[in-house]
Amino acid sequence: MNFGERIKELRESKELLQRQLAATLEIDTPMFSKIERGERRAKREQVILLAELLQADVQELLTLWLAEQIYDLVKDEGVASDALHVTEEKLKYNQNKD
Amino acid sequence: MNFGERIKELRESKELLQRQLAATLEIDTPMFSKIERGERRAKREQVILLAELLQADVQELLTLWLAEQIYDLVKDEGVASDALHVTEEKLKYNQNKD
DNA sequence: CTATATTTGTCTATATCTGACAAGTCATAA
DNA sequence: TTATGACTTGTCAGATATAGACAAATATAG
Repeated sequence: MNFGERIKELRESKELLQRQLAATLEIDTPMFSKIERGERRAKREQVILLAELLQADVQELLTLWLAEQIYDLVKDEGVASDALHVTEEKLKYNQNKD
Repeated sequence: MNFGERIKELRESKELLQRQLAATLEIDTPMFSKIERGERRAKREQVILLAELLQADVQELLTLWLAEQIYDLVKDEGVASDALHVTEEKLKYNQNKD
């Protein structure tokens, strides 16, 4: 499940139009369309807003949104999976610090 | 172990100067210094070159280099770890495709 | 002190993104 | 068919981010 797909799903389940959500995000409809189709990336702030508007779980949306960015970064790398694991270790290590 | 630290380690074990490696990468010494200290990010192409120059494992260096980028992307997000897992699933799924 | 290696700070050219706009498709209704 | 509303596509300008150069500062060694 991609971020955009999920947004579309939630939007349709609430029977809202792109136009309406776009207005609240203060972008135009074409831009919103691109976000839903994954052609453009939403800003973090827009994800938060969307979660409110769609009464969805912010964490879930942020996770999908972040995962998509990571995926774009690693998708063409043979070492993608290794890098993910190294990152996870680094995260654990730095969380225990301070 | 960070990418830059590893480069420095390898460089010193070979008793090479920043100036020498920088010259081959066609950047100046300050730039190289920044890469070693993680203040600036090396380009993918430069990582490949460095692996050759330092007779190091390209995969290892690419992994550290990529992991650092992922880390920068997720480090401030509460959902970081979740996003990493989602990405891994996405990777597996898309590898089986085609 | 002198010389060499490295680091710090700042500036610019370039590349990359965001969003707007115009025009297009598609579906449905009259 | 024509009209209308929802969405998509293509392109461009402005904003933002980034790589790299340069000058100057700070080690470190002799």
